[in-house]
Amino acid sequence: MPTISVENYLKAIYHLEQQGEEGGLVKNKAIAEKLEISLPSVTSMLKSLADNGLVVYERYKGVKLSPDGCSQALNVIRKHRLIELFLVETLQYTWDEVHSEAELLEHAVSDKLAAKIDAYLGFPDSDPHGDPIPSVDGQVRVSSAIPLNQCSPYCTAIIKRVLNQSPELLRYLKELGLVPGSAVDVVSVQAFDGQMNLSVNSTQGETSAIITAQTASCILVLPQ
Amino acid sequence: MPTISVENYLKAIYHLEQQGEEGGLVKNKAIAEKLEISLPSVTSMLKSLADNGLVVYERYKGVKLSPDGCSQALNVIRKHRLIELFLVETLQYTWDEVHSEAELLEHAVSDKLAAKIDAYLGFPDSDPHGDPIPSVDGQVRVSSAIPLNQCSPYCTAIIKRVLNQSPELLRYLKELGLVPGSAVDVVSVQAFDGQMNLSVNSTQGETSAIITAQTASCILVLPQ
DNA sequence: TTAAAAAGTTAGCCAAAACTAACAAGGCAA
DNA sequence: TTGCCTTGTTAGTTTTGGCTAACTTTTTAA
Repeated sequence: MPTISVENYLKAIYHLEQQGEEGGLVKNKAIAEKLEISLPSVTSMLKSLADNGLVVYERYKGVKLSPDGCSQALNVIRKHRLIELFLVETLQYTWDEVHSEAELLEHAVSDKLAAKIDAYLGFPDSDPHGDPIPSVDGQVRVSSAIPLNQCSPYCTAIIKRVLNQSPELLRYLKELGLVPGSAVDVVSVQAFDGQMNLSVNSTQGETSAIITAQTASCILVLPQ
Repeated sequence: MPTISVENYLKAIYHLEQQGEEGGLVKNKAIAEKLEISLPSVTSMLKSLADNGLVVYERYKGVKLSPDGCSQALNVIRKHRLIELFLVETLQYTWDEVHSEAELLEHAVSDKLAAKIDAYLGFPDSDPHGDPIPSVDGQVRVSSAIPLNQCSPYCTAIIKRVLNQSPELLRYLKELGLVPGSAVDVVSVQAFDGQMNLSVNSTQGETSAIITAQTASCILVLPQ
C-alpha cells in the first residue's frame, strides 16, 4: 500500500498533467509549489516513484504518471470526491468545507468503504464542485464545458463545474448563486479587463453578479 | 497534532489501564504485544511520550497516562466509536466489519467531523458493541454490567456490551442473537468448565445457545 | 551569443519510528 | 540466597520523507 505522501505526489502530478498541455511533462517546480515542499525533496521522491514504476521520470525535464501511477492517483481522487459529496449529502457540510476534510480522509478510506459510499449516493457523476468522480476502473467522464470568461455577451450557459477549492471563493460564489446547475446570461464584458456582468438564474431566483475575468476562468459552463 | 503512531500508543495504554487493576502501571510488554511492536521500540516511544507530557513513565516499572495523554486517548476512542456506529447506521456495515475501518479513520477524522457525526446520530451513548462513547470533554459513562460467566443458573440478564473485536467471534455471537439489547436466561452451567447453556431472547425471537466460559467472559450483562 | 536567472540535482543532515543484538534489572523458584 | 528467566534498556541500524547549502543544467533575456 502506498504511503500518504506517495498518494499526495501522485494526485498532484495527475492534477498538474490535467492543467498542462497534452503530452507535456510535469515540472518538478510545479509539484514543489503544489505540495509546498522543497525542490530537492521532490527530486528525491520522483526518483523513488520512478523506481517503483509509478512515474516516468526524465532528469531535468519532468515526470508523467505511468499507467499504474495514474490508476492509483485516480483511486485517491475518486475517494476524495466521493467523500466530499457524502459529507454534503449526509452531514450537511457546505461545499466550501469539504475539501480539507476529504484531503485527510481520502488516505484512510478503504476501497470497500468507497464502494459503499458510491452505492449509498446512487453512483453519482460528480462531486459538489462538479468535478467528475472516476469509476472504480479509472474511467473519468470528460466534459466539453468551457471557462465562463471565454463566453461573449448574450451568451447563455449552465454552470457545470468550479475549478477552485478556496473556501473564501466558494462561499462568495455560493452567495452569488454561481454554483453547478445555475444558468448564467452574459450581460456585458469589460473590454479592457474582461470583467463580466452576469444575470444568474439559480435556486435563489434571478440575480445579477459582476465578477472578474480571473474568477470567471474558474467557472466551467456549457453554453446553451 | 499527534502522529498516528502516538495516537495508537495512547489508545493502547488507555485500554490496558482499563483492564489492569486500579492505579497499577501498564507494563511495556503489554503495550508491545497489543501493538505488535518490539520492546525496545516501546521503551523509546514511552520516553518520547513522557518528554511530551503525555504519560508518566517509571523506568523498569511501566507507564500511566497523564491527564493530557488521557484526554487525547479518549478523543481518539470517541472518534473510533462514533465512526463505528455511523458506518452501521448509514452504510449498513455489520458490527463485525466496523472495527478495522474505524481503526484507520479515527486518525483522519477532525474534531469538527466527529461533532457532526455525533449530532447526526443523536448523541448516542454507545457504539454497536455497547462500548461507551466518550463525550467531547472526556467523560465516559460507567456501567455496572458484569461478565456473563459470573452469572448463575436461573439468572436473567440483558446484554450490554461485547468486549471483543474479532470479526469471527462477532459474527458467531450475532448468529446466536447474543448482541447488546438481547435478554439471556442462564439455563445451566457446567460445573467443571463453566460452559453455559442459555436461552436467548433477541430480535430473532426465542433461541437457545451453548457457549464456553471464555466466550461468556466477553459478554457484559446487567442482571434483572 | 552569452551571461544571468531559474530550475534541477547532489550531498549531507535531521526526525520519527521501526528493528536487532547485547546488556541490565527484577522477580521467582529451588 | 542464589541463580535463572523474564522484562526492560541501551546502542546502533534502517527507512521514509523532509530540509539546507552548494553545484549544475536549462532557459531566458539582453
